[in-house]
Amino acid sequence: MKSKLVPSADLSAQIAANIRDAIVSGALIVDERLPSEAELSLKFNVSRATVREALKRLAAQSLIRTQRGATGGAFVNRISFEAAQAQQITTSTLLLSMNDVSFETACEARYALERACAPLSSERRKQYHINAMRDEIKVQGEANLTDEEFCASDVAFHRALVDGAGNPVLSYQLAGAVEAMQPLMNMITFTARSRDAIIALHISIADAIEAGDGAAASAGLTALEAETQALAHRIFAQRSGNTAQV
Amino acid sequence: MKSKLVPSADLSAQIAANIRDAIVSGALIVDERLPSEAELSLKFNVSRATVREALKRLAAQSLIRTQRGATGGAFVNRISFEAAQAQQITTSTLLLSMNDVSFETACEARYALERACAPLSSERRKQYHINAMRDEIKVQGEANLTDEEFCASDVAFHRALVDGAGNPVLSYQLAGAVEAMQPLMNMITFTARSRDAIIALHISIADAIEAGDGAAASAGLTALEAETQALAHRIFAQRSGNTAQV
DNA sequence: CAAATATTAAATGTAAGACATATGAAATCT
DNA sequence: AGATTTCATATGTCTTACATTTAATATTTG
Repeated sequence: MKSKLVPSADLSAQIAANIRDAIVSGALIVDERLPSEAELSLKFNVSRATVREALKRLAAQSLIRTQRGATGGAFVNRISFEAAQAQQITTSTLLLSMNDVSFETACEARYALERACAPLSSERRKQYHINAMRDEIKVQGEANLTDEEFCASDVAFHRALVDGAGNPVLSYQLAGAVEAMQPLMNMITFTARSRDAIIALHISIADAIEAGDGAAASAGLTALEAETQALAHRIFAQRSGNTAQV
Repeated sequence: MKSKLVPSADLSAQIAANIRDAIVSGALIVDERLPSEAELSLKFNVSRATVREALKRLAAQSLIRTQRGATGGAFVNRISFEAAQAQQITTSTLLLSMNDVSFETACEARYALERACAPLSSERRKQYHINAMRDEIKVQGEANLTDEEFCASDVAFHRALVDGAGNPVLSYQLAGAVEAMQPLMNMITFTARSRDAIIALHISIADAIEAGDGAAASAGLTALEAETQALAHRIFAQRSGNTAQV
């Protein structure tokens, strides 16, 4: 058989690409077993070490899983929303931190996407989504909460909102945007007053979602975005002021 | 130094996780050089082959790049939006196809996300975004266009719309949703009449974006979603009817 | 002296072989 | 029939060796 490969890259990368194409194109289907490492090394005419490096690349993308033992081998993996989401979050997080994406840009994207969920969530949310939102609001009001804990609760609140839309694809997409913001959010100091403002908006949003009023929920999110942006703006201006006036 | 690792997984996976954490936490910064493979194998007390498998895992996620030669080695990679997007598209595509996500669900997510971009795009789009949309509309009207070409042009139209928002984070997030839909869209047969309906809506959307009317653009997208869903519904009902009445 | 050339050292890329370990299936023994 | 042992097969890991790339250094040469 001796599959052909595109040159100008490491052999292991070429082999990985070759197998990846087979998976994406559907030539290899979920749970199908790949040839053993020994067979692959014959097929591609490379050493077993090289084949293994290729397989590890694919495993890193959750495209395959491996099992040891007599009936073991590499199997095409059914990518789960959880696994995809986890990868998406690391990628998005690094993307923001490494490319100096401004707080403003990330925040805008996040709230734009959330507003996309608001009407659907208003329509379909279950009671437990409402409960989750209310619970987080309660947490956010606790006095001795650190900024990080406040942020974590904020994320949980928004995830409940997004999950309320009952669309796994939306939840998956949003997870990246929401979670990736967290490191940026953690740079913010939340005063008691700004927390109160955010909590008040959370309440109005939860109320709107519970009442099935998508437009009001969207408006609440817009107000929350404005509040967050203003808060970040004040803090960053203050900090750059401090360092500038040396 | 001899870093500690979490057990119950392959050594190469543990080592990859260890280095990945260092990158995500910021302990390793962009363009920083990792220790050589030989040094890593000493540090983690494993063979060079195992270290290499770990590094290939990281390379598959674009977290590092490697260079050969005297001053070569593995370097922390600045993840680009392009690279992240490409990965996201493969992942999203497989996610949809492997988990039997319904056309309905995927379509709903896609249009919800696009509506999130519409107001921003109406406000900020440059002339070349408008031009790109108009060009694609023209393409879509060509008589001897295959269904696949029509779909590809449709994707290009919507990408121009999304890019018009001028927010790279949004563009990145949306790319996954829009591109991943394409295999599903390709299952649809577009009659001349359905194409005309879609084109008419595209025109109204482009007009709204050009006029800076975000609400109208959103409405146009909603109408387009309804049109697409109805079209898919008719076709899938027809097909399942054909196969059911055996 | 300066520029072209050759050497060298350090790193990754690849190969080959060996052994360790896990695991299901078959053979064997109660 | 059921428990136990053996065995074959596959991945996981280590070792050693060599190929290749690349930049820096040393050497030669005009």
